[in-house]
Amino acid sequence: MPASRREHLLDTAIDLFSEQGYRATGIDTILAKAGVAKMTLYNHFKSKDELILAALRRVDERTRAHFAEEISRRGATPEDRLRAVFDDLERWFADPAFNGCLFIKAAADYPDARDPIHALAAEHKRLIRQFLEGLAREAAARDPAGLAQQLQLLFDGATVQAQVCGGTEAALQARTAAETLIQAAIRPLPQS
Amino acid sequence: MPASRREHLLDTAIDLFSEQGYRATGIDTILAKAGVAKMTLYNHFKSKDELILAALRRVDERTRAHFAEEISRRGATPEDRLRAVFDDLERWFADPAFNGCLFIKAAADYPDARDPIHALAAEHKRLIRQFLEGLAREAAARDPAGLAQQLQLLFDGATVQAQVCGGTEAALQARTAAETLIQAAIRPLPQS
DNA sequence: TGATAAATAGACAGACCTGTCTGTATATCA
DNA sequence: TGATATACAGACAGGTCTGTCTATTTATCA
Repeated sequence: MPASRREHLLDTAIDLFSEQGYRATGIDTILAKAGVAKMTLYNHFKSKDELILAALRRVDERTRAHFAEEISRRGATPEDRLRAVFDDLERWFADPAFNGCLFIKAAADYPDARDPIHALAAEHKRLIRQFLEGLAREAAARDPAGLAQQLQLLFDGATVQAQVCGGTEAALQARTAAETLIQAAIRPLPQS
Repeated sequence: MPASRREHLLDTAIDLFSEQGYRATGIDTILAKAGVAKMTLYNHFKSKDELILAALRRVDERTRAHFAEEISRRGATPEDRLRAVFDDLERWFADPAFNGCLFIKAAADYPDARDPIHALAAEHKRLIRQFLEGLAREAAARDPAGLAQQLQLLFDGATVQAQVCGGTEAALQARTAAETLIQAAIRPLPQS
């Protein structure tokens, strides 16, 4: 029934890693939930770490595709597209399956920066920042890289706060703060 | 030689939890580094979870005391005290022992919000926000609670970004963005 | 149909983990 | 000195984890 055992394993793993964490999720738990034999997993992936890496690559691709599509669909002007980044946040936090950012948690579970898992998490954040920088440049921000990083601070901060404290209020404040930062970065300098 | 075995155990545990994570750090590792017998640990703490809770309480108290002292020492005006919150960030990130926020990582390692460890992490974030709200109120912000949360988004976002991507640039952008948000929250409304 | 590939269940080794127990040594204080 | 509390080293039980292996069954496709 599953399109491919490999993809089904990845989706199951993503769910469990998100819910319980990487180290806390045993191989056997993934196998039981997916209804797949152990050797099938080890035929598709060399090790648990390779499974984690493949799962994260999948989430990275999905996330960036979703970003690109949703944002270009919603925002009429480049400025609106920057704002649109924060419009999905509240719905995301309200989703019962929300459990924080998989990449932030990966970097926490594998703290050594040389670990391929940690490195992949860092690369994902870099790609998102790059995407924001493109939007900021189109919107004629004075310092596109700076605005992109500032907005990412709000984005990640909100994600963390929703995960730690629960609730969705962080999304609203992030949206409000983003508006302020965008205005300040695009409009003519206030006093000079 | 150590003042008290209990405190020495806590300090050692904090170092290792910060470096490797909670689940990834075994009791035996803590004991070996602290040079303490296993029964001594279990005489002072009922379980590993109790040790984690005690360690987090210690860090919570230290952090809030440091905040209160450093900020009131540095900032002349209430507005300066809000800024001062972000002045320490860069030094913190540059510290070789920096490994992200212990509370964010605790909430990630113990994702169930009913878990006492997760609950303690959430409470810590709440207390920090409360502290910021007090400063924002003294600074005559229009919406002290809102500004406090916005600044916390920057703070946590920067902490996460420094942990995941390394480097200290997040501190600078957080400082810059904080300035913009403070200005916008305190000065008269720009257009009305 | 028959041959080849893929998936199954489940046992297993070896490592690691938490928490308990024992018996001995050391420190504190009357 | 003697009595009491604390710390010690280290073995141990019972559990979990990853990854390997085997032997059997199910798909696939010519």
